[in-house]
Amino acid sequence: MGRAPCCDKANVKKGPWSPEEDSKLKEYIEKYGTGGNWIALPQKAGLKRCGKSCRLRWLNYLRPNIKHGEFSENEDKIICSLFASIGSRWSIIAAQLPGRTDNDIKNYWNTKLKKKLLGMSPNLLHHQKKLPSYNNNPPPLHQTPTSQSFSSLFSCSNNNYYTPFKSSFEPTSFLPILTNTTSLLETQDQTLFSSNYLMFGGDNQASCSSSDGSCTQISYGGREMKQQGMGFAQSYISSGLEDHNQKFMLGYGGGGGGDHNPTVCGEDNSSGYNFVGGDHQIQNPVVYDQLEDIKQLIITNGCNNNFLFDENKTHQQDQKLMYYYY
DNA sequence: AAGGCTCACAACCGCTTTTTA
DNA sequence: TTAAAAAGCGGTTGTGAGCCT
Repeated sequence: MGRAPCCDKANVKKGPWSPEEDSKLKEYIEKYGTGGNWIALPQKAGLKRCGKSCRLRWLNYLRPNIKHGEFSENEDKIICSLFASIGSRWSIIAAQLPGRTDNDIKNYWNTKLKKKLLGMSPNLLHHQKKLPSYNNNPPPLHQTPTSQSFSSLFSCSNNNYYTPFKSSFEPTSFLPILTNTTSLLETQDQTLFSSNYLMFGGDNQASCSSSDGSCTQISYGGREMKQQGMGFAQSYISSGLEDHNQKFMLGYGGGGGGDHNPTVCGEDNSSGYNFVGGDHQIQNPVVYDQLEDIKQLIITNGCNNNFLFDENKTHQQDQKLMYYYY
């Protein structure tokens, strides 16, 4: 047996909303709110509409501060970047664009933006709808994509935080690949180290820092980067830029002096490779629930300067995640 | 002027997720 | 704990406006 219909389909009006209906709905909600029950609302408001229809009309059109009209260049970039990394999760994308609705963005993407970009970056349209779930079977390393510069993706803000998704870089997906740095180190795989990835270090594991304080990698630019990894650390303990507010900081790999215990980052003198973040001494399996949390972190905060991190929910010491850009 | 076509966008449909009793 | 209801979400469709022939 199927679900009972939410309303009497035969007696509800469908199709475009009239100005009278709009004002009825608007007035009612402004006066009484939704009461947390859209199904009952139309009757109370004197509308012959389905509750779902009312909800949609309110959310997409009538509620205050809805932006209509042209999308700005900056909005375009944000949409493209987020679409590239998370796919068609319109509500999440909309959350990054104040005043825009998911429906609005979806329509804009389908009618204009997609076409605009088609000629520019075919890969963008080949994104995966959802992140692949590799669980404990990450793809073999030889599948690692080739290097691609991150420099256009990340820009440095005034307060030494990096802000991803600001430029025209269009990664096609986040792909979680490895769960601990040890296996990464053991591979000594030049391809991997010279590729693009995001890595999340554990507590007090600075990523991309150098213990000699040179810290040139955080100021981005001015030096040649042999490697394009990006790392996050909850506190930036080894660079003299400790962040007591526990903001997540993003740094650039390819450090100066090479770092040491417990974080492997910067330039590793023994291997000659550069890498970022993580703890090579501790092997813990990733709790894969965290993948969603990290994804959410990126999605939610990807366009902000400060990477706020809900420690209780999203972070446990010694658990590391790596995302691979390709 | 009329018909056909394309495009943009509002709205709907149905599935999934969350909430509630 | 569970099932039903409600809300959320994304894909799809319907419709009107504008353009072209």
